[in-house]
Amino acid sequence: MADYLTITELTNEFGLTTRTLRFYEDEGLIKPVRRGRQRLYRPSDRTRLKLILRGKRLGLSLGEISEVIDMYRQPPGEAGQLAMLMEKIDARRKDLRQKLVDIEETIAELDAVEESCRTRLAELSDIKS
Amino acid sequence: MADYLTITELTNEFGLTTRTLRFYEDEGLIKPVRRGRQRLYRPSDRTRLKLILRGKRLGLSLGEISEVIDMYRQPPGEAGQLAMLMEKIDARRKDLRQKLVDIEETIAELDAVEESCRTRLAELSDIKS
DNA sequence: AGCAACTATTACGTAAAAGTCAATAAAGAT
DNA sequence: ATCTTTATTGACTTTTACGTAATAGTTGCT
Repeated sequence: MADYLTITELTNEFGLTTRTLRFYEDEGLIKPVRRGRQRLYRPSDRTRLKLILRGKRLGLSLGEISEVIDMYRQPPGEAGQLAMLMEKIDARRKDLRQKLVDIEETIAELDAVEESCRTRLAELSDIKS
Repeated sequence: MADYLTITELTNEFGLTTRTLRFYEDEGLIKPVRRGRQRLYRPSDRTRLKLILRGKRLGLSLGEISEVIDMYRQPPGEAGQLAMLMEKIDARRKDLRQKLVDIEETIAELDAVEESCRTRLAELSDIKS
């Protein structure tokens, strides 16, 4: 039946510690169910964890991450709330687009550096021969 | 002559505090010249600062940022060093590519959420009319 | 039943990246 | 020459995101 995961199964899968998972729970980012005092992680918890880790890779703070995840819930029924949500989405998207630009620039620069490394290497082997 | 910038000019331009600039200096990320005890930032310092801030936007630590900036210097003359540098470049590029993927996924999800917001809004105005 | 291995809770510690505050010192304005 | 900004140094504080015990309860295995 229930495909629950224990805390260590999850830590092994994603290479983090139990402390980290409990910390995320304290911060309200993830809410596993309990069997007695033991934590059991559902597939949906695992999915949330993936979102958290993706956010971390992007350099978001845990606060920002939970904001983003919050956006994924059922959209609110009231027009004002909807407008606010859409503004948040927009802001977050803007931030991400900036990151895209930053990354592309950086990769281009790294490509250039690599190129000059190759040139340098070629010079070295020329000298040797 | 010399188009030096004072520390406050720089903080105003980039929206940070003097404390931050001095901290970056302590960490060896930037090295303004001195006139007496006063700091004077050259255009090249300003450029470095831009690189630092771009790195921050990407969620890199100051340590990682100085590693990246280090890569931009004249490539070393020795083959072994060159190989090491190229490996570092490769690793950093891999990291950046992962971030690209992460960002694109996230943007797509946000687009979807926005779409459902619009749908919801349309429903609301239908009801009102 | 007994022991190892896993888990939970609580509390204190730490590293990174600054913020805040106080005490000078120097430079420009009047 | 004095007054007022502006800058420097140094020390202490804060926030985020965990790490590290210490202690205790629980489960699985034999």
